[in-house]
Amino acid sequence: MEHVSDSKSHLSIPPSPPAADSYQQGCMRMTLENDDLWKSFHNIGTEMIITKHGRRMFPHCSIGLSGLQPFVNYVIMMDMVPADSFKYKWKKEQWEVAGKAEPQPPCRTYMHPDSPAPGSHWMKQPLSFLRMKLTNNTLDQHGHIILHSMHRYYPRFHVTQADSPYTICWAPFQTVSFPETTFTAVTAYQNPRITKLKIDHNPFAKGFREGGTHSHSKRCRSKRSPPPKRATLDRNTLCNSPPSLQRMPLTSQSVEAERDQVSTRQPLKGADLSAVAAEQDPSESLHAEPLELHEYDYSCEEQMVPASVPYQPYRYPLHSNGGDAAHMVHPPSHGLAAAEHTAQQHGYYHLPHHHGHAADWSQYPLFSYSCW
DNA sequence: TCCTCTAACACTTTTGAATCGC
DNA sequence: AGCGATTCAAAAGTGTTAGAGG
Repeated sequence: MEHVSDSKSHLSIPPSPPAADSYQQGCMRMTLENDDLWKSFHNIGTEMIITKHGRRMFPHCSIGLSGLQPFVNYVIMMDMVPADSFKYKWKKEQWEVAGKAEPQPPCRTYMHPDSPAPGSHWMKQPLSFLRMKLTNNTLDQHGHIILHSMHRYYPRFHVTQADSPYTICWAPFQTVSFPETTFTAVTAYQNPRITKLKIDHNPFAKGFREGGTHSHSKRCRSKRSPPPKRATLDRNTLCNSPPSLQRMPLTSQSVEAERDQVSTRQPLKGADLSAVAAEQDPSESLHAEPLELHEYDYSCEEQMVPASVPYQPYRYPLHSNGGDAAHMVHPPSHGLAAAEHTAQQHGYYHLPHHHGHAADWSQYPLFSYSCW
């Protein structure tokens, strides 16, 4: 197993080992397309509505890819990862820790409906995960991502070379996430600033803003029959979960991390909320993410892209380490430990924690429950 | 009493079948 | 016949909020 150096003793990122697989010589780059919008929400404390029947995300995840091999097929996937091990509550205009997180619901992975497709397709235009829905219904049959209300999550994106969903389990993959996409799952908005921001940016909400709410106080609450099901099939539900993805072997997710581009990363700005929150108690601020982030070990490679730095497209090469259990980079938080904070100030963004316990992996597998 | 969740509501946007013209 | 553009009705999606329930 290729370990990443300890975060406190080696803040600089080690030089890249040579690529193990010749077919992965290119440098894949992933960017968050609507990162300005995400940052706007992130500065307040993003909330995502989850409903029994599934709710789309807003802002939705849209990523740009480059550096893929044009004629090689890739599968792009996305899943949700707990940002910490706490449950929250909204009290007195701010989020507070309300205890330990509830046991994780079934972990589901959403595969982009275009998958598999050649690299040229993915690089042609940004990938939108607009159709993905979030639900709090643990018995959901529609393949929506299941989350717990009042818990914090962030999306992860997985890129793997595969000619079909059935061969994913044998391919190495790259995992990327963006700190500014961390959100709190809620069944009703708590922070009015979030509501305002959503109304300002989400066209679907205009109806309420422009007069629709006036009649709410007098609305009739008689039961209405559910609307008839649309005849057309949602593309998301057309893709069934291949059996091979129900649980993937550890070795299939083995890739070697690359930590180049150090010189391109920029130090965190002094006004960055994360830096402020780093010294606060988790209960005092939404952005003060607890340090228990590293409790989760996904046994895959993950790259976190800085939220608060002026956005440099994060860039790293794809290459395999030959099938050994992989390391990962755990999500940085707004409540980063001092060492991590220092590292960020020096321009090194992500710092690895290394646990590698199989139990951790089984607790939160990447593809334990795949529906798309 | 407090907190969380659900469902109904009015409106806008999106979708896709049907139609038309070239 | 085939293709692209346009039209339009229906479906989908949105935040709000009263009420239910724990």
